[in-house]
Amino acid sequence: MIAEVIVDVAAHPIDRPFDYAVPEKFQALTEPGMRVKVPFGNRKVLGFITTIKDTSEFDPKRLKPIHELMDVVPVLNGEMLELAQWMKRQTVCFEIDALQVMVPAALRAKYEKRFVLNAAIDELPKELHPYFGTRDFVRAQEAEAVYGLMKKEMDKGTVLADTNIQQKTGVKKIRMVHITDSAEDIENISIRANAKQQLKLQEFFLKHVGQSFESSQLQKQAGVSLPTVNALAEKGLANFSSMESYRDPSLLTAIEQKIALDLTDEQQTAFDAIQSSLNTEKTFLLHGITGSGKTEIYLQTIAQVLEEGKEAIMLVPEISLTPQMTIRFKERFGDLVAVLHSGLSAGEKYDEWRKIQRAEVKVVVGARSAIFAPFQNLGLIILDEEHESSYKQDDSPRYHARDVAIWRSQQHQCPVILGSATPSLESYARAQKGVYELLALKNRAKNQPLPEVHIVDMREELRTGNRSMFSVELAEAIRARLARKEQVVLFLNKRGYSSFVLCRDCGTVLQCPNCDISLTYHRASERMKCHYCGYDEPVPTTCPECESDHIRFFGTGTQKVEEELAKLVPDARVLRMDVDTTRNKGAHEKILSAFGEGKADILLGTQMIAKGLDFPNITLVGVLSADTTLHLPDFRAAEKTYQLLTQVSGRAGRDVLPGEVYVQTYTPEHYAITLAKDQLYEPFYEQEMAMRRASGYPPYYYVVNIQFTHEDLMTVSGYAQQMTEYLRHRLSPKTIIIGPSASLIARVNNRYRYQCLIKYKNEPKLAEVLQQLIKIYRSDWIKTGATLSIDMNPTTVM
DNA sequence: AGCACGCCGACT
DNA sequence: GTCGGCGTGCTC
Repeated sequence: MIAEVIVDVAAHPIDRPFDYAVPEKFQALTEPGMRVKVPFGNRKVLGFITTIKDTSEFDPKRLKPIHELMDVVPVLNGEMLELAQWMKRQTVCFEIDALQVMVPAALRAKYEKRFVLNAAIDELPKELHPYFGTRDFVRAQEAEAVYGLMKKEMDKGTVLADTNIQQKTGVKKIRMVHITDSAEDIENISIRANAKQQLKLQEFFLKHVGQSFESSQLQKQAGVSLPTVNALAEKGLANFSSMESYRDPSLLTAIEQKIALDLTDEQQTAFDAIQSSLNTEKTFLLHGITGSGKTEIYLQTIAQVLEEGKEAIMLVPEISLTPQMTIRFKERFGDLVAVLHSGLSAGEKYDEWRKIQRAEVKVVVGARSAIFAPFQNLGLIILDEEHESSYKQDDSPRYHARDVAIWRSQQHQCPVILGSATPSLESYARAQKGVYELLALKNRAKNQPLPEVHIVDMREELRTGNRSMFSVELAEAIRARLARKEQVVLFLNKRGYSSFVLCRDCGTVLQCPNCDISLTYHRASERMKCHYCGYDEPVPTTCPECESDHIRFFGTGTQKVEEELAKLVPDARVLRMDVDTTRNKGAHEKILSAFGEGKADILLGTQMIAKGLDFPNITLVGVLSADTTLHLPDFRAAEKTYQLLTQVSGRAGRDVLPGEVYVQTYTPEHYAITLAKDQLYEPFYEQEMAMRRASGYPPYYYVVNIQFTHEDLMTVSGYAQQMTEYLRHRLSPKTIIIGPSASLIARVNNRYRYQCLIKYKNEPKLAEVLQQLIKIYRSDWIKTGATLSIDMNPTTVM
């Protein structure tokens, strides 16, 4: 028996199956999808079995045996193994990366180098003795001080180097205590009269003869501690066992079950359309304006799918995976829901994943990677806010959850629902072409009017001498709300919203020494950090350039707004929500719930408040500067701006009170702004499509972004030039190749970055040419220390 | 990627 | 004379 194994080494020449002999003792159990420990070269690595076969092309005499089987049940099923190969082709990633991303982090290997004793300890020099102590190995990390001595011993053969492969987290086991069923034994046991605790426990045992308890419960109920329990167990009154258990991440108290709401006519129509296609691989684009009740359609469709005995995956952007959202699903589906979010520990995530694998839950709500939920009988996949760029992973494997969803829907013959108030142009174009079925919700569920949106021309403000960040109109509106005891949300649409330090004398902004980017001030640690390479240094007291002490911390943008706001409306209670105030776990939720409970009048924040804010008392939303995203050097800048404005506007007037929105901008005539005003999606779509057609971007063209890095500027520019030339020669003349040019952030971690962009409509040879490019990279450039990264269908090209 | 094998400079 | 630098070649 031979197993094909994809080993856990992410490198080009290794990115293919390696054959291993399956030892006799493993043969009964071995299946594709299991993890194995295998010898690879002179070390041991983890791998995934992808295929079982009888013969190998490889010289049978040189086949090595599988060292160890890590699973008794496969962690990946056939569908996932096939999906990994598809992802490899689709995203140009290593197969091992695709496999790893499907499995919870707890199941990925942790490699730990060790020195293992291979002789009697007294054969070693005295200095090394304490390192081994009672064990016959020492972690390399703990023995850094004696590397030289260790090396000598290794040469002698008295110490061996070894790599220990560990699982990060395993199944949580709880200790069970089983009380003997002989009351007689319990009574007759002799306990010293002064062993009060044991006597107490003896009494408890008598009341619960023959019963079993979780150890912790028993201790609590009997009011004793573990040694007492052990003492009686030793006397033969109880025995122990261990039981598998799940960690309990839920901090939620009992959730009241709720029933479905009545659907509006519009919702009903959409629901019916989906329902009649429940067993087909159809993709629906549910285009519903903000507040139109998309979630209720999701919930009821899921209920339908469950009724048919199938399972559902619901994807949401991480940032909207709030307790409010979770509660809504738990209210409807109770224990049938597993929630996967970034707040869970690796162990908790692993437990949720096992519930899915064992089909103990039927619905998964989670961010991007939840698309790999190992359901066997999938009946529905939903991507809420389908336009969100977080659905695309920004490192290898660079997959888009939407593409994986559609692939899985074909495997399972089930529908996909893409929901959004502001669909991505790609999706809407596909709906227009009939590839997806378009379902529209044009009215708000509670029939509230859309908020009235005012666009404020900040150039006018400047002309009339108002240099503050608040226009006269917005300031007025804020005061009016405060007077009426209504709530205000202020949105600072600012990129690089993190804080920096600037010298007011010479204008120096503190830069990272390794990257071409400014350092960010971290309040918690009182240090300056680089978000790209992790470099950090203390906050300076004088300017490193001119030694002036007028060096000043320049707030997050939001902090500056907060200061101005304090002057404008001194009595207002302001909550600020940005990277600084939400750094701690749960801070996000705390701020939101405080605001929801009316503990503040104004909520001031960045991107993160654009979503999921659903409070009835918000009647005013102010966008302080709509321009910042608009002028980013990216083909999606207008689309992002439109989406953001629509999203924020949707926060106002969601209940009975009508809402009002002020959008401040220096470019009030831009279509992304004027059309977002009345949520005129289709005109925006038309206009933006025309732009994309003219400039040759998606959805008219497909894009591939290729990035080159090297520590030397001249080398990388030459390298990028050569590679781009190669592409120009090999791809069709109709394909547009832009660059190479320096990336927007031209240096990260002391490596210079260049990129080129391929824009094509039809390029059948693309995969082949890219493989060829990788070959050239491998033969000519890899040894110089250059890197190559390929991003198929990037969400941004900056 | 990691690790061993293999051929040329500064040290016990 | 050896320890050790990192070039290149392989991993079932």
